[in-house]
Amino acid sequence: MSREVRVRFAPSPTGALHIGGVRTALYNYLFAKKMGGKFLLRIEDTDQTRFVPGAEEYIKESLEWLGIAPEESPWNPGDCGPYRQSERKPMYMQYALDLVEKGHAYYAFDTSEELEAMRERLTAARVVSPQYNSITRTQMKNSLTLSAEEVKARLESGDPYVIRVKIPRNEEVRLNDMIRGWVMVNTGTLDDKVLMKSDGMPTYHLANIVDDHLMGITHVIRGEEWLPSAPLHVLLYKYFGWESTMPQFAHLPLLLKPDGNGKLSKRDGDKLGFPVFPLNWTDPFSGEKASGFREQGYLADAFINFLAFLGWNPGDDRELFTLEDLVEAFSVERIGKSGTKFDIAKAKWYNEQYLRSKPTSELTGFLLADAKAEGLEVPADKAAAIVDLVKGRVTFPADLWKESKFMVSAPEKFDEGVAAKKWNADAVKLLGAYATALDTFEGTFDAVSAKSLLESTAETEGIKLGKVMQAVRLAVTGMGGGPDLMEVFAILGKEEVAKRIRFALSRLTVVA
RNA sequence: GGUCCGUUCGUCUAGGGGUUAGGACGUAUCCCUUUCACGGAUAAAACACGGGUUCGAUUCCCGUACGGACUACCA
Repeated sequence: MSREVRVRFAPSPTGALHIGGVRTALYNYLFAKKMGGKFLLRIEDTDQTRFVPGAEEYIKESLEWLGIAPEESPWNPGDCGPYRQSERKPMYMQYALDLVEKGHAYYAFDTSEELEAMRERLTAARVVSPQYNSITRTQMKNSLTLSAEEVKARLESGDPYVIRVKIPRNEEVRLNDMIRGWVMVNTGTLDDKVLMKSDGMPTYHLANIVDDHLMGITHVIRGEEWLPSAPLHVLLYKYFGWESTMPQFAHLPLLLKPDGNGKLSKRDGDKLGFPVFPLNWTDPFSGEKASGFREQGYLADAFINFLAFLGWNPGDDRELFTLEDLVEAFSVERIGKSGTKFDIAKAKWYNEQYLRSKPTSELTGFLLADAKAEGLEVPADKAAAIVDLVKGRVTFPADLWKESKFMVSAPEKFDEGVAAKKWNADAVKLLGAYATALDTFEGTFDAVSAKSLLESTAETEGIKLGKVMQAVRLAVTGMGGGPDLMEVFAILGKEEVAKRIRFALSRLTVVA
């Protein structure tokens, strides 16, 4: 029997979705598509105290930007709704009660003070890890220690309570992780986790099992931080009697900070010199802003490609993969086991690759928009010529304009360092002659003719071009470096070049 | 501390009982270019350590070290 593959991405709407979450979503998406299955999204908002307005919309927009939108989600429900756990609230209690009836869970009435006191007592007694477990529960207030009458009375009087799972004292739990292989844990190290909170909401542990079961999830692909609680999840599947349809687990290696010191977290914001979020985000409570990859100028396909390679590789030397290519090549077996340090230099390289491979027509829009923001209009054909000339030297779309603004708006100042070094009598002489030659030039003014005219002018003036090229560049562009000068001349046109030369001649003086 | 997971160039990684341990990013140098960049070429750069097993281990096993995750009525 083989079921249709169904995987889910299950984020909490507690703020901006961070990049590790985005990668988890991507791997889920790739796996689903590769297997011809479905990718769905479930909002895990069982902790109402951590709800952040706007977070859900942020998640939606992020996935849509990247082209990995889920096929079923709160905003596009399938047959397994609702897709928000808060809206599924009425469903969970019956499952918790089922476990209580089967003897795999119990009511607990301990207050947080009592729990704290218990931990302190255990710590004082030098118990290595103070936890609510098969031993300590015998000294706490729960339906295992209290009489049936008292439990009933407390329940009826509305005493706050939680439902805890009853973890056996000494049992081996095995789980076959798709990435890590067999993992074995003794239940003696597990604690009686809370399943139902006193506010009537389930915890993650209960909710994710119930929901994954009800939603027909076949594979759980999530971060490695969940590995320690995976044995508990396996136990719950067993207690519910859902072993035969228990999903397969794949625990992804974590995304680490560049220095390898701990996992990349939301709190890292822009402090590391790069964004940790896909999109810009403003915290609705503090007003604190964090930048996103999209707004920094990363292209969605470049970002996807980069992210996919953080922990996965196709097994050959190929580096550039479209989303479709990734789907084709993806396999869980090729996901690495060890944590991955985040390297922004590689992300930039990917962005450059994608930017260069884009047709000019797709790029001119960026240039036009940036120019317009400064109140400058650029004719379409000129914009295209400019993009062709500079796209090989940019990392971000915004660099297109930064690299070419001088072609639209004539320089008013000249780089002083270059002027001091390269502005000399020969240059002045040549430039003057070239401007004059330009006035009477007939024919097509392109890079080739601009160059041969410059060369012939230099020859008649008896000047070596190599010695004055920097000065020529300075006069026309105001800078000492940039794209091929003769191409720039062609874009500018002979009148503009002559005009700029004369302006430079009027401003720059030769210092002996 | 305990439990679990991990460890190949600085980084992402391929590989796998016998290899000159391969690629990419980054770095350096050279070529191209009358600049810078692009592009091309080259170089430096790694199997954490100690024991086994074996004719032979970077690869398999066990320890050690180091790193990480988890250890809430958070997910």
